[in-house]
Amino acid sequence: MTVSRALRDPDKVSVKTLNKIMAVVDRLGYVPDPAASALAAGKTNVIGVIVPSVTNNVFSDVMRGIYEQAEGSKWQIQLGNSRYSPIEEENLVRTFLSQKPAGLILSGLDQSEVTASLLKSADCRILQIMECGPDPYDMMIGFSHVEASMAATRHLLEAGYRKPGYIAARLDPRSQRRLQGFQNVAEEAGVFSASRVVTTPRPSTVTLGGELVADLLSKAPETDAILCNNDDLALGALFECQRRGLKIPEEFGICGFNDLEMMAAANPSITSVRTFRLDMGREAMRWMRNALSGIEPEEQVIDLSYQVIPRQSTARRARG
Amino acid sequence: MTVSRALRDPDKVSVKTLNKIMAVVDRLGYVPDPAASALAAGKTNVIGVIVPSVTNNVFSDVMRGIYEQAEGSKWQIQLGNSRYSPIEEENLVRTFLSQKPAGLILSGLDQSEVTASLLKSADCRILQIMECGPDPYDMMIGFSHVEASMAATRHLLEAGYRKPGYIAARLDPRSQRRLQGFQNVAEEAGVFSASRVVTTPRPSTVTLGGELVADLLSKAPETDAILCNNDDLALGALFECQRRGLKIPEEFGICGFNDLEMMAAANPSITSVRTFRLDMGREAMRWMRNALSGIEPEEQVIDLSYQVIPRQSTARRARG
DNA sequence: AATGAAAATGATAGCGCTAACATTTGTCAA
DNA sequence: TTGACAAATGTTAGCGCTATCATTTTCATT
Repeated sequence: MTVSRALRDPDKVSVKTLNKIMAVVDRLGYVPDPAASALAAGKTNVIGVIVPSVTNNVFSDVMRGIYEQAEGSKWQIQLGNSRYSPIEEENLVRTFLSQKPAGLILSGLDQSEVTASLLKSADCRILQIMECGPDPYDMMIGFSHVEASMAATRHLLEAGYRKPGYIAARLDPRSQRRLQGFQNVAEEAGVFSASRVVTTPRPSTVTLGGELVADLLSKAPETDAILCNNDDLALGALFECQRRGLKIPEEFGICGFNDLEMMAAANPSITSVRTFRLDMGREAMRWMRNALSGIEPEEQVIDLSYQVIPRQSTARRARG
Repeated sequence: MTVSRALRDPDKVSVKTLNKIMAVVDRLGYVPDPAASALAAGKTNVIGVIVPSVTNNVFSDVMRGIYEQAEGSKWQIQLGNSRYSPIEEENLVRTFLSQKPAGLILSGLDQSEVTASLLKSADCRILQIMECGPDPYDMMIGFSHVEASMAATRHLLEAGYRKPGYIAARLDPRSQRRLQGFQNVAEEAGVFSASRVVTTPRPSTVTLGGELVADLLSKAPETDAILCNNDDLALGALFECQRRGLKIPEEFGICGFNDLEMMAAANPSITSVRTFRLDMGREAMRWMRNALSGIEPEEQVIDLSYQVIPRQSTARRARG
């Protein structure tokens, strides 16, 4: 019993015995069995993380932040990939909950009803990431996708573009909200046209960005700028415009979303909406750790906001 | 006991009892406790996966393949991020082994001595991915990085380039072997010059690709082509060359490594060495599953090879 | 030195499964 | 119908920890 205490909470054991115990632990190479611990304690050190994609740069940045803050702590990350499917998400939540995790981190606001009820009755902390919205299960950290794309659209209008279009692939709930933000601002400015919105259920790639722009320009040749649902599409759009000899930013403006590192390196550099993905992962894990140590936050929702980064690709009116 | 059997191995139970059991399981929403199972059985359904990076596209493709093949099976993936550090890898191996995993998938050939001895005495299947080499601990699937970069270098020479350079960031062991492959072929052809090799310990980014090319061209202005250690660098190199007004492929050839999807979409499209990352992940997990079901492979090492994909960026001599 | 309270340590039971073996039931040939 | 054997089911013990409570030690205070 004293050994168990020494290993889990050294302060509860006298220095003398602690040293003795540690010496023996080292000599024997003893490592506690987490399964036995989990069984006896009825809980684990596992924090489940469910993301819709492991390949998407956005989520890998978030994961990096999470892993960074988990490293060295007693918390173990268990990663699940829901592949944008609410049903797979539901299964993962079920599997994770059966492991009696200390916490669960999952993406977005749009869980299935069953998932929602599982989460509500779950005996662990729940943290939603990627998005801000009302009614968190417990904790929530992210930003408003609607507002972010509204800001980007306003930027296009301020730069002097008057026939803006929107391209998007795989419309997950967050993408839909971004499209909504675009539509909100464009409609209010009286420059919205449904024929300048091109979407596809296919997963987004750079190549697809080119194809969507080609599609858009054949349907609505008047288009003078596009807001892209993400940076891969924006890069593909840039290449396609270059192949067509379209002058960027004079004849055509391009704005991405997320501000991946390559946006600044491109030629011309590409305007994008910066999102704080690494911070989101870091803060999420830090928050979870605190909550699990009894340090409660003041707010239930943290909004990390976003930042439009204007670059050459939309500098129609004099700008770097 | 019969319930336990029914849930783990339904064939061992009569159809009648099985139905009765399942009905009750459904009604009660019973879910077995994996911790208790692990403790009693002395083993788990966990397959540990250790990768050096969760952000790098290469590894995320591999992970996608692994998750894809794990999905729906009884095997649980537990992901660890060693961040290119042999010490963190060692810690992760220790942590994973304490969980009595069924298998362990890890990257490369270059484990620390301690890690190696842990693995050798481990009571689980070991699968090395990313690279082929001699002396697998158990199973191994990947390709030869030396040969792949040798082929790429030969391609540059065949395209007519005579002053090839090499740029690389963060020289992990695989990158070093790629550089070695470049050097092998370049030296044999009598076109190697150490001044045309530029490396940095910083992690690779698109921006860095541009900086490395700038660096290279200031040190060795005669350089007429580069082999890039990966595609991010190649893309950055392309942008930087465009900014300098260098004609690609006529004045300067660019070849990447891995053939990320964006290489084909770029303008001009960028030559690269295709590696079969998704397949590697899939086959790794499939192989592991088979091995754990007693189906042993014929070989201990599977070489997935590679493929040079010539594109516009190196088409100095008439080519697409 | 005696006292009491806090700190440290120890004894006991049990978490929910499964391995191993024991027993019961079913099946088929003689 | 019986016996022999296989299939199905049941019994028992224990995996390695931790919660809980009991006991012992420590130490400041009188």
